[in-house]
Amino acid sequence: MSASPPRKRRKEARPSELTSAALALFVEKGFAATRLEDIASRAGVSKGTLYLYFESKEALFKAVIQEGILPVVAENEAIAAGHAGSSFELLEKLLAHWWSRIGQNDFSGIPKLMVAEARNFPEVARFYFENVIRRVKALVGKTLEHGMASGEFRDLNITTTTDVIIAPILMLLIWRHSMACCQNDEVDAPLYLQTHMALLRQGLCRTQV
Amino acid sequence: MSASPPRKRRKEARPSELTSAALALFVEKGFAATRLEDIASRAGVSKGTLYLYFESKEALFKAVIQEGILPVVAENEAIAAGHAGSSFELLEKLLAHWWSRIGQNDFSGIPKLMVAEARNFPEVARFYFENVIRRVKALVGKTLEHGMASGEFRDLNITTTTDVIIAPILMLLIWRHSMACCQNDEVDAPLYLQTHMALLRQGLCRTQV
Amino acid sequence: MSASPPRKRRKEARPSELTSAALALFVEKGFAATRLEDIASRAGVSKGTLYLYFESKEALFKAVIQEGILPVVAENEAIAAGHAGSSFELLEKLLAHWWSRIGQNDFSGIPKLMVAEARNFPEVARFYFENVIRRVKALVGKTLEHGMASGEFRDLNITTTTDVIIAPILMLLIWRHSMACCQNDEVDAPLYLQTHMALLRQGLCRTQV
Amino acid sequence: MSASPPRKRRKEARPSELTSAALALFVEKGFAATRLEDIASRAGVSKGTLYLYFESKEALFKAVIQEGILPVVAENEAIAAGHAGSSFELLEKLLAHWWSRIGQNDFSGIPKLMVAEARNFPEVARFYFENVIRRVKALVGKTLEHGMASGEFRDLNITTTTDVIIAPILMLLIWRHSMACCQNDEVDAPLYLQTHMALLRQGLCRTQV
DNA sequence: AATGAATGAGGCTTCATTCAT
DNA sequence: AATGAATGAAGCCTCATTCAT
Repeated sequence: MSASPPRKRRKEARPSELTSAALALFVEKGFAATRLEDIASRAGVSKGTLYLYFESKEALFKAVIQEGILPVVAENEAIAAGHAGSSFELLEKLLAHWWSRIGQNDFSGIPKLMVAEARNFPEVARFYFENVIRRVKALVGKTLEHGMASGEFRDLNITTTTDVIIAPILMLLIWRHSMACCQNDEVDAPLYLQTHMALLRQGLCRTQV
Repeated sequence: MSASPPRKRRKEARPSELTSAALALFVEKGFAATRLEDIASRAGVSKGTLYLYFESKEALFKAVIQEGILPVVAENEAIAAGHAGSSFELLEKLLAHWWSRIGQNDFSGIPKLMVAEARNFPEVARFYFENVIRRVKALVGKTLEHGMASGEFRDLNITTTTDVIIAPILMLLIWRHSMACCQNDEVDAPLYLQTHMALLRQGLCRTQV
Repeated sequence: MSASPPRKRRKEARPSELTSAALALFVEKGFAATRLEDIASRAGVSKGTLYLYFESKEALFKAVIQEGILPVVAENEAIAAGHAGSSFELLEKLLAHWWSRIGQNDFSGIPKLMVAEARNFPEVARFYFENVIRRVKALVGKTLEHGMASGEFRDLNITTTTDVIIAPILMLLIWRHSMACCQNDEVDAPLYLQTHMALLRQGLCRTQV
Repeated sequence: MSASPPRKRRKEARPSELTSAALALFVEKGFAATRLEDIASRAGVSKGTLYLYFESKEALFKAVIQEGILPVVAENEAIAAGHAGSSFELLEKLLAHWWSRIGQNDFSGIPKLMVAEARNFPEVARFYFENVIRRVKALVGKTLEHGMASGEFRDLNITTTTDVIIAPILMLLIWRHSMACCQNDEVDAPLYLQTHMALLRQGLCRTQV
């Protein structure tokens, strides 16, 4: 691998170097306000090079979204499938994994980006909806169902409760890539998530310790 | 009022007709992707007329945000000041008022817009933060404090709990102006808010009925 | 007319000022090699102004062709309809009118332009073919038929003879906008046309004087 | 020849494979609108390979023109030198040879190409003028002179008559590479040329049969 | 000799802004 | 107050050309 000619290695790495640079700038400025030239120079290439890998700015946007979070969704599905323990513990595991894989890096900007551009790119939005959102909701929803069936959780409206559970997590990510710059003291993410889960434990579970 | 000459009334109404048109389009497409010409034509005037009222596209953006939600914040502050009853009831009142004034109209798009553009317009973001977000948080935070003091609520981290309480409400608004178009069945907002409050009652209160 | 406000008069005149500038440059350099900026500055306006009148470079090209020669074709049809005299005299009249209206001005470049770009703009080529070429050929063809019927002309293959008659006239126009620059002594157009007609008189007519 | 190693043969053939591909595309789209990449891929090589044989797009254009028709001109000069018979018969021979060598293959596109690009490449135009056009005209001109001297032809203006004789032949070639696509029934070239010569026989000769 | 990744100048097009009417 | 024609800066994209392999 280290023996492969640099040019070749370069070429294979290019697309993700480019989507990575694009993601950072799209998240920061939005799609329309980001110049391709800035993306290129952040990736260390020239403007024209972009077009060797993506046929348009819009195609680059699609690639940014599509390559973004899919693996993490799959990983969480595997975690759920292999879980033994209480339903609430599973919720905690899923959140922890999500956070460890996304919370700390640039992918955390995707929800903000997707929210901001959904109406300008309906197909991409639909892709994201079908392949990320729907699957995450299904995961949480099944966990809730299971917990209700086992008597761990109270009687819940699955769909809506799922939405309400997910919302603060999304909002945290969005916040960190938007208004956070206005706050003097950043949101303490671990504490925020812990508080969210604490409220949920109280709110969801039939019996409290 | 009805007696005033229509021309005059028209003239005075112009700025808000323009910000209203601008708000709708900024929310839909984002700031950069919205053309002033489209704003003008939606408001029924020519492109040049915009410049009689706003000195630039950016100034129009600021006006859109600034005139947006301020009155509602003040109204909620008044509601809180005049409240007699349990703290949780106050939370419900505040939410209900918020929803009735914002949930149903174009102002509901402001959080999405602000989130999407915060980094491009830090001063506007700061204005919004100081004049809307901080005040709303203060309101909720004080309510929580009061509820803790009275023994109604458990022991809570005020700041973080406030964030977690507000997040699903913001997220609902944002969602309705972004990904909602991908869903076949829209989010049932009243049910969503009711579920949120039900979880909170369980989650916040010391004793359950 | 002279009382109309200059701005207004300007606006009405713009499209033809622009197509006129475009014609000159398209003929000189070809469509692809002509820069819109050069067209604009030749017409005394800025680059952006072009787009107030034509939605793209291609649309401008179409307009250049379409507004070009149509009136002259119609005039020649009228001349033919009102002609009384020998068929050969009619051919001379048609040629003389064509030359007086086109030979001396920029429209003379259209055949070269059309020939050069026909394959890049098949729809425009077809338009030109249907509305100019076909009608001119019909005019000449009918004149030949009439002359044959009256015994003035020999027995001729109408279609092909028509083509052969027209060809040197087209070629003269094309030449003047292409290779002519290489010649030290320009083609003497009147002499050329006169020679062409002299050969034709001999070639077409049954009896010579 | 057939024994030479294919690699070697390949190498030697490259330049003409490239000019051949270039000719076809230049004729179809014009110089500016033709991409070097398309030329390369039509010739079955990569873009970079072009630069091993031609130092620029313009150099390739020059080569296309220069290698184009020269041999045929020389052949016609030889035919004229060896001719014994009437002057009109010589004209027919020259035309027949020209047509057999050029009319059926890609070289037939050169007049269109040259006409379209003459003003963009004055040196190439001049080369073509000096080495092709002037020599062809000289050939025809001398034939006319000879025919006049022998009493076969009427009294003619040599220069202009030459131009008028050549024009329909050039125009036929040009037409086939431009507007021809608009016609449902192609021009019948042999008939066209035969008609041209028939008209000429009448037109040029002193006595008719 | 051949490749094809990379470059960057340059063109088409958009659109915020101005200004004469 | 209102218009809309005009501007020109700026962005997306193309493609001739270079060069490391």
